[in-house]
Amino acid sequence: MTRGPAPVFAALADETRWDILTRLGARELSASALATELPVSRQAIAKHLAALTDVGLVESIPVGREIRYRAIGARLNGIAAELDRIGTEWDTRLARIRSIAERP
Amino acid sequence: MTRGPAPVFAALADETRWDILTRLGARELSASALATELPVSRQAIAKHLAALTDVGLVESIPVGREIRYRAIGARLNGIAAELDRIGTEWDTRLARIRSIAERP
DNA sequence: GCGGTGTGCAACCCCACGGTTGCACTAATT
DNA sequence: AATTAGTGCAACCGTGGGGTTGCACACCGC
Repeated sequence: MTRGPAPVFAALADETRWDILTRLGARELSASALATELPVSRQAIAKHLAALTDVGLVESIPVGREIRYRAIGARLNGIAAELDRIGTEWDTRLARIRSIAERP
Repeated sequence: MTRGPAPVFAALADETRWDILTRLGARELSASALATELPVSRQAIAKHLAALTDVGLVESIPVGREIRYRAIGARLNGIAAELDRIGTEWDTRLARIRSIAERP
């Protein structure tokens, strides 16, 4: 096990996707609305939104005939917690090894 | 600004790289040593190590004629803290909007 | 001196992926 | 009825990057 969270990071690894995310963190927006603010086509944005939705970083809300999207902060907090746990584990292990090495 | 941390995530986004990271979190290893444990060539691993070093997730320690690598937990903790901050910000903003909407 | 081991550099292959264009469909608006 | 905005699907293109092979070089042990 210890399955890597690589898929989520792949979703976060693209600059355009990150741009989309931060905007959706500020307010709900449709794909078309995002397209007017960003230098890429609406279809490209639609793909990004699908990718972000897949990993649970974004959710969609139907509003009339359009589809709004918003960023899910809790998801990001969950990832953060996991990373923090792992990072601490690494340094703890290292500290333990060091303390063993310094035994008289 | 609000420059995205995309580069770091790109480093974390690959399954092989994540595999390397977890092993280096457990103990120091050279590129050749990693190559014996992983199903890829030593050169491929060397590239990954360079990428990880670039974003500060790994550091190298010369040991005799070989070069050992170890994972840097503090770096990961830093990223975790940033993500946590952003995620909370998103949800806070959303909660504020909701409370405004519910005014009588 | 010589074989094994660890590293570095370069060229190359291939596929995933970000982006595009084009078209079809539907629902509001007038 | 005609128009317009919003979405979806499909095909296509180009580049980046993960992986490989091959060679050269340095160091250690015998």
